[in-house]
Amino acid sequence: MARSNDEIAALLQEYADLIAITGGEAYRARVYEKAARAIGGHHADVSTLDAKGLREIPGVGRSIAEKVTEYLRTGSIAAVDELRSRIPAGVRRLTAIPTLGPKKALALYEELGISSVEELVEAIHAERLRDLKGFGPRTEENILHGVDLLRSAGDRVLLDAATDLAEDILGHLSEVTGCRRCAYAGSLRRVRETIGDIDVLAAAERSGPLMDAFTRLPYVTEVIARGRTKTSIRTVQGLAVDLRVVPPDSWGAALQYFTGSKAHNVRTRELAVRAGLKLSEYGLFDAESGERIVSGTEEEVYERLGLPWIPPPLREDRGEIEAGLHGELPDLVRESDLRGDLHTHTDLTDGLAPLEEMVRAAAARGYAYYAITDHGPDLYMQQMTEERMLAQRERVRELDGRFGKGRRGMRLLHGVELNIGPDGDVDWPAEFLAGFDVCVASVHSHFNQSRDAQTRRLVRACENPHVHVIGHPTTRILGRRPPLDADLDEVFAACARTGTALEINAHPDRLDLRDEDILRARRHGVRFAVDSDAHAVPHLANLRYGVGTAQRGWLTKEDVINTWPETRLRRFLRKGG
DNA sequence: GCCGTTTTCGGCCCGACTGTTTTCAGTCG
Repeated sequence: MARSNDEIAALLQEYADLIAITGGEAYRARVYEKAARAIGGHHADVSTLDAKGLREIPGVGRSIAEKVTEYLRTGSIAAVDELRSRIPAGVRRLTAIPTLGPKKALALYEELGISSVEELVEAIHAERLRDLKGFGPRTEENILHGVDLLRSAGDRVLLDAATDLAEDILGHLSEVTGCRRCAYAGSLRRVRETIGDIDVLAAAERSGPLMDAFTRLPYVTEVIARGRTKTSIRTVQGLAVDLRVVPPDSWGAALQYFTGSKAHNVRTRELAVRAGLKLSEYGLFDAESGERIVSGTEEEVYERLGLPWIPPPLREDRGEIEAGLHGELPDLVRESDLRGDLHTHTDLTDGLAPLEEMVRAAAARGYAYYAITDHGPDLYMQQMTEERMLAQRERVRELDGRFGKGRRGMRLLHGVELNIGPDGDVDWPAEFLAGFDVCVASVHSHFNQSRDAQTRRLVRACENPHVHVIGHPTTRILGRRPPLDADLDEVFAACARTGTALEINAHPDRLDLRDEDILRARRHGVRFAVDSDAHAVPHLANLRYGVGTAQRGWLTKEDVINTWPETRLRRFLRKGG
């Protein structure tokens, strides 16, 4: 399960939201928010820290340390419970709707008694918001649009939450006597960007002990169904998890079947039928005699269908069957291929950890190189200046090669995350930009420009000779913000023409570019950078989700610039110059 | 509520944008 850091961070964030909704001091809310982020991003598990250790976390003082201790001791925080009792949980849910913040949520609750998204939608349709001060027709429109966005993510959860949960479940199940193998399958194994429910598969002669252990997991709130081969539960976060137990000799066929996708399985079963075979979760059978031919491993199943083993991220019926039949499956990029991270932050801007801590953690991940890319001055809130940037550069040069393995240690690149303005301009003039080893440039505002303007803006950023990587290219945030409306093919063409890489931002609520866009960009001959955009030490590990997304986009090592040796990377960063 | 070679009190990321107003509140990054 998630570290206690994540549970506490969620609780403190909830407290901050409740303070804001109940009209508490804005500063108090902000302090709790900051502490939530700091604890969520802290490298050490807070359950192992004493009071002194807790207070060493920036933003955590006496009061918050006490609340953390209280939670670790009792499982709850009285102050949070007190505020919860005053405001229905649904009111806080309202603030998840983009453009609807704490003030509006409270007004809706106090004036109209609205405490759920459903009631809100109903009230808008009944035109009950019209008489409310501060609510006009555009507000109604924006709220309805926000609700649509929220619902487009549906009941699905982000990849990291689902992965954490699934790995915890596997940890528990693998210790059950008689469990021969277990793994997660389904969309999680295919690394889809959001997960509707988790499919866990286990192999055992007897299913009882596994089903027992499964239903007794600490976060189970409901056992939806329980049978001999399949049991379904719901967790505290509302996620449904299915456990299927199969005989060990059916493992491969079952794993293939439950990994999907449905479309991929339809294609594989068609192949089977054409070969006079029948494919099911129990194995590959001779259609006539009913005799089982293979079922032990996925490799055997695919092989008898005339296919190489197909990596799960490709199993979407997007041409992987044809590619497999012709021996043209890509040799997908792997996490171990990555030699470094090209987009990361420190506490000089909005990151949580100091430079040295981030560098040390990066070195521990075995990187050959690592770029520090704090925000430029155009994001006003970051308070960046040339002086501060140059001071950081000096420090970066001092730390260069001091950590990591190899004769030269881990090489540090001093970079920046520039802001792409409405016209495609970036923060600093060319002379100053020339001093950076790497410039990532990203859009952070003006999301509603026309399609033409948005396209021009991104193309101009690509044409800037100092911009090497376009960060989170569509700026979408899953369930919160739609992708920019731009002619992506034109942007991709500009990237290919100018030698600008596109980022695959690995943050689980971004995953931007997304898989379909990667497939399109690849056809233009674009290069990619898979980056964590880490704002804290634990975020560095998010790279795995970026790699999964890159795999879903059929990328190989060759396509991803941060798998390249440093000299080749540096050549790319000269951008044809 | 946190934090400090500007401070143990008085600050606290600060500006843009939107929609509602008629001078501003709320939300966002």
